[in-house]
Amino acid sequence: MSVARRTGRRPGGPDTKGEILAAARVEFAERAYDGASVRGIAARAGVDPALVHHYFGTKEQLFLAAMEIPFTPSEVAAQIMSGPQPGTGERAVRTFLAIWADPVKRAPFLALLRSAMTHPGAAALLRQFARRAMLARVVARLDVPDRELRAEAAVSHLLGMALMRYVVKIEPLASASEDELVSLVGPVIQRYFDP
Amino acid sequence: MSVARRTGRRPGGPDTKGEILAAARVEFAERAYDGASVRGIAARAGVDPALVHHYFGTKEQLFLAAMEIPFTPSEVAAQIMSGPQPGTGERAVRTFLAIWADPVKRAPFLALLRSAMTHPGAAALLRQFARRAMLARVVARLDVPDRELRAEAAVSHLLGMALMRYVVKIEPLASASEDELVSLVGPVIQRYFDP
DNA sequence: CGTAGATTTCATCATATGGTGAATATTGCT
DNA sequence: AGCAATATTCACCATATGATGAAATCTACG
Repeated sequence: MSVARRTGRRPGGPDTKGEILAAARVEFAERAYDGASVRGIAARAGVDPALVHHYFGTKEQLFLAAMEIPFTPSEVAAQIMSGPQPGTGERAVRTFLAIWADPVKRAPFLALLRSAMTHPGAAALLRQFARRAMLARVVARLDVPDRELRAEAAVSHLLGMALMRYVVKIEPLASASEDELVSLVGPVIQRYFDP
Repeated sequence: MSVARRTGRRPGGPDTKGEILAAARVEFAERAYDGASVRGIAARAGVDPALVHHYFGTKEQLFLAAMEIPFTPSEVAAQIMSGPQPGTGERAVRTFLAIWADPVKRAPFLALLRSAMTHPGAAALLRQFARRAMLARVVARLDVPDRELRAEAAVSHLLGMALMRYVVKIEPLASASEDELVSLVGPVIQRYFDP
């Protein structure tokens, strides 16, 4: 009959761990690693901060757990590579933008991008992801010189676009439609896939 | 005859304010706005933290003071625009990379880029700079449709390149020579300047 | 039912941060 | 020499942060 519940386990079988993870993704995506606080994440999950530590140990480990990427790179790569070669650039831009348009899928990437600026671990994750996802799977099968450099140049453009669109929010880029960007940027990036 | 000097003005006429500014640029560039502390900046400048507040008031104002860009956009724009039109892309990349190659010139931009991720004021500065420097001066005189969007797409690529090269430090992009990047990226960006 | 284990919160620590106001030493002007 | 302005530091404050250990409540299984 107490109004304010005190300590102890709470009834029902809620996936509290999952809620903490979701809250962490949002907070990390919005404020980056350093700016997000365990307290803020706990508050968003409606939970005591100590519970976060109980489940994930340290903030660092929570970050790593929250950065699980929400799709399979092989599928994405397949999607980009399927179709006529001259359309590869456009398909790459379209696929990239589609992922970033979905807030749930975008969150880990935004978090990674924001956190990479100050957190070396996040930078390492981003580096590794760029290599694995883009380079190893997409460009590896193209017969061009300087494959790696070209792949990274292409990723540079895509990441820069995400940066300007979703972080810096410069206009008209931030409000441009996906189709508009695909037809503008696609043919340009295509040059990195051509001989 | 005291070994450890206590409070009070110190002899000589050192440009302490300037040293604080320089220290601030380095710290902000390395750790971004939130990560850089007034104490850290003061320590790097060999000065008491209170002196920083004495000169600049708040951390925010210190940041603004430290972000004075170290070159004149008009000159840069002139440099990019002078020469045959088909070489505009390469000149843009070369000019951009030259600025980023100089640690002193790079510092404010790195600071801006890093801080824009979490600090809305920094994002606004970056946005405004991208507009003023690149768009208004370089692309305005080109006779292409979607001038603004094209300009921002070009800036996206350049910023993304800086991001991958100087923050994420992905290889081989981070170690590639400027010439290599100019000849690879220049012709690609050129497409944004063509009809 | 009873108890072992899992879940959840409370209270608390040590530390770092941005910021303020008073005190002290040095310069520069007259 | 004297004195006002300036430069510089010291000693604090209030607050936020990541982290820990003990206590309380609930579920599951015998």
